Amino acid sequence: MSIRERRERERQERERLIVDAARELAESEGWEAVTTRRLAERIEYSQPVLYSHFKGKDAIMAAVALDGFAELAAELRAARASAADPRAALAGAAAAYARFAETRPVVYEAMFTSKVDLTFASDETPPALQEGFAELREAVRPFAGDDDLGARTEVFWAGLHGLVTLTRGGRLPAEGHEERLALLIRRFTG
Amino acid sequence: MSIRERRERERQERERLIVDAARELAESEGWEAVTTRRLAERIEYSQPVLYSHFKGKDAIMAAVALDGFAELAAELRAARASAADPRAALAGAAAAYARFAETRPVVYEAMFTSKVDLTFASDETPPALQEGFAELREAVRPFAGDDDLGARTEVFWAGLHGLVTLTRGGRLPAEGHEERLALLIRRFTG
DNA sequence: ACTCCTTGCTAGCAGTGCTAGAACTACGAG
DNA sequence: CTCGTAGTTCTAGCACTGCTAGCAAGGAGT
Repeated sequence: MSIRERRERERQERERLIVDAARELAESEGWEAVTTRRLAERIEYSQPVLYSHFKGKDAIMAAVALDGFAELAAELRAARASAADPRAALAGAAAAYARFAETRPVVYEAMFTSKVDLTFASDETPPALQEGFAELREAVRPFAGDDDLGARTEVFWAGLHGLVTLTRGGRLPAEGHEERLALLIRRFTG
Repeated sequence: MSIRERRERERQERERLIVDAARELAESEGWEAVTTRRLAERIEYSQPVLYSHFKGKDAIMAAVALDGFAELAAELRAARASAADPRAALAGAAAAYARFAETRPVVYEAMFTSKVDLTFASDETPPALQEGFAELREAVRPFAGDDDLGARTEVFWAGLHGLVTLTRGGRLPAEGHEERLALLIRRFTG
């Protein structure tokens, strides 16, 4: 029995290796540089082993995204926890969100802009993703007013998402980013 | 001389043909189905002629995006013009923007989410794009308060963009879309 | 020690964006 | 009316993509 366990453990280690390699490659050269061949070469296996772990390239991207959700949730939690008052908590969470998108753009891309089949806002939604949204919701709660809390959080999130993606894509100039963030927060704390 | 003119005219007609075919193909099967081979087959020419008109596939997508900017600007203008008061003007413009994104999702994708080398917010920015932003700016103006008008417009735009892209990508449920839009407008007219 | 079955490999398919160079067409000069 | 030339369009092909069929090797269980 124990050899089966060792096998399974080694298999999981290799899966980690694949996901980490994909992320590193994407971070240094972008997702379009992440090909099955280059990935296989990096982990020192042949391409077909990738398909014994994941259904395809999309599934590998989804795995990277899943890691990202956990990281983002943790950082939102930390930002909110270290804030003195509700206003600072919302601003801190927003800043943490923006910082995540700026420092790990390719991970953010896999999480929120690529066509990856991860179910959102349903029972099968990954826990890490639900946690992240919950953090945002708690930050918004003190300012929800008469609005439905979920809807208000979604709109705030959409604002953040819009700002970071438009800026990243060159649709908004890099200068003024901080000002725009502050303006968004003001709209939701007023 | 006139034969040269005829040649040039035919050339432009063929260019229109290419852009329209690309758009139709994308609208019916998505951008990933728009390959140079299928495009060439549709216009009944061989692939290389595409490259005598455009630098590459990205440039064809950019041409489709450019058409989209003109259409969006026109629709924003119409929506704003037919509104009774500033509040209705902003709501109308937002609704028109959302409707555009919903009815022409692939065009919207080429315009705002794909990595296309169109310069934004600069002197070389296409006029149609500047016009569209100007429409949004005029709709926002009555509610700008103490904020910088440009920044406030950008943040409002980011909110719209976030809502439509997250909804389109399945990150936000389709139900509640109208409610979220209304909530965003309320945040910017308050 | 001998099967058997898992595991990872080599080789290949169908498709991608893009391009070099041939071939054909239509023009203008003699 | 003929012929060289200029310009245009095509055929064929390159290097790459994601993905898979089928073979070879090696450890596991009897």
